[in-house]
Amino acid sequence: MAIGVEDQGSIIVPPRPQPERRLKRTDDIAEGIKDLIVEQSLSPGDRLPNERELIDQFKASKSTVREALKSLETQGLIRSRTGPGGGTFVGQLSRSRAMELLGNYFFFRQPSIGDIYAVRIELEPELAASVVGHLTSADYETLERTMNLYERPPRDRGEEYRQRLAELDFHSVLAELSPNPILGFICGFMHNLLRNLTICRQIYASPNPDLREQGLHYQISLIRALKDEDAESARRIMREHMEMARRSMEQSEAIVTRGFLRLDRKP
Amino acid sequence: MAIGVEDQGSIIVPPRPQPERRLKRTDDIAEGIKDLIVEQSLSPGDRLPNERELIDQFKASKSTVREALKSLETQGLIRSRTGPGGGTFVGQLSRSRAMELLGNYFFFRQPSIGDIYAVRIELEPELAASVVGHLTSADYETLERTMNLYERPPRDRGEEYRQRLAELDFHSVLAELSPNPILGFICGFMHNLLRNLTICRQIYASPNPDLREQGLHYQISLIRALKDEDAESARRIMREHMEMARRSMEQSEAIVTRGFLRLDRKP
DNA sequence: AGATATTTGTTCGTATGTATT
DNA sequence: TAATACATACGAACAAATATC
Repeated sequence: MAIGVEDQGSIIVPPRPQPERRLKRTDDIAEGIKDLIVEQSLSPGDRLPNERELIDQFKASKSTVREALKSLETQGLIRSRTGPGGGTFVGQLSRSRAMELLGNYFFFRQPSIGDIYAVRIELEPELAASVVGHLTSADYETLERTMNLYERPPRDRGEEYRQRLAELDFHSVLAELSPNPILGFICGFMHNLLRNLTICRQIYASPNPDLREQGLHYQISLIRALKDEDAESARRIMREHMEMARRSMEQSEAIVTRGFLRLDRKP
Repeated sequence: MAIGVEDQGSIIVPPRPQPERRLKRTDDIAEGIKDLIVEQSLSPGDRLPNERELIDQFKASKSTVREALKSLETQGLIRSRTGPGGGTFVGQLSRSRAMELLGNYFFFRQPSIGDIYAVRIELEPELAASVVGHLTSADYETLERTMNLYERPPRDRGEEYRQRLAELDFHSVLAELSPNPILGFICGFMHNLLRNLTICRQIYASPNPDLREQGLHYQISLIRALKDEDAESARRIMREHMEMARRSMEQSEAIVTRGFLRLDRKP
């Protein structure tokens, strides 16, 4: 590993060359249980030894084993059920949970509008192209039902805010339908950032009447292209949509920021 | 939230509309501690109440509180130290740990070479452009030192494999230097996938003499463009590099797969 | 260097909750 | 309803780590 590159581990292949640092007993046991899963190539739903057996196997106390299990549960690698026939089972980290965990990484490193749109401009067009030929009539219905939520001008600020979120939902629906799980996940995560970042909430709360109408126009064209199975048009439309959205968001960002600067200045 | 869109939570803004599902006591306490962090807007390094105080505050047993803390520690939100002056402190989820957690999501959903390169082709060129004007001479040294590892033809299979990983390291170094944290993180994660996925390991283990020489050529041109602060050239060079790499990887994928079973290949 | 105080980490035994039969 | 098999919760005692004097 080159100097300057952080060491990176993953359950995909456990990084066996242990560093000097001594693991706590709990983490040691969590690693051990992960190894059980990998070595026995267990699949989601498969059963792990129960608490009693783990206690005996790892020669640790109940609490310590439970802390290890808790850690694995937090990572989405296992889940447990009480009662007879219950126990701990191999789990699959859900999409929403994965986004939640990743969200923590950006909590103290709040990215800018520009950072987010640099990614969206490149990936959303590919996402749109990727779903061509993969949509059922039920999928189109879901997309159109989402669009219904913002086809009329908003009556008040509250509705305008909800409409912006619904517009994000439109993109999220598309993201979940992509046959490329990475593309779908990343785009979905970008939407989450837009929903949750403070600066975005401020922007969405400020009025911008053109945005809705233009967004609606792009999305109607997009659906037509998707129904025609015209990947190239879908890509082009989404690219234009994103470029428009970026300009608009960055303008609003400037206004919102300026507004706050003014507020900060107390005479 | 539109129908069909999974509910998504995040510490960025705690999703207060609690679902029906009853939380376990442990998770309840973990949520409570997260709320403490958010409400008091604590920053990394700030101190949390110690175990005794948490036990009293939440009226739970020591083990239960400790499980809650373990969960938060697993998420990178806190870290603890023993001894006087020790305690639990707000933490920042590290980059490598975030990648590890996200890696779990793709463990049972192994993406294909095509999935990964669909993202890389779009983002790596932007990454290259983004670092223009941000590199110090120390950064160039790091990049060139990494390239040294594969400037000669490999003497054996083992060395060839290590050279491929070093080539990935080159890109990872670049990813860490990007001023766009999202772009940098996503690209770095793609490199992780390439390092760890079974199919990629098989591909890297099979010989492909052209790949190294062409990769080297692109990276030398890239460094020149970066030194000239020529973002457009950097973008173009990286794009060509990625297109070449995709072709090469997909060819190797076909060969490796054919060598095993002709399993479920996508059309 | 050694004693000591502080705080997390681990152990153990017991009791309670929950879902199946 | 009762018996069961399992996770979940409790709390006191003890161990280990790490600062300070």
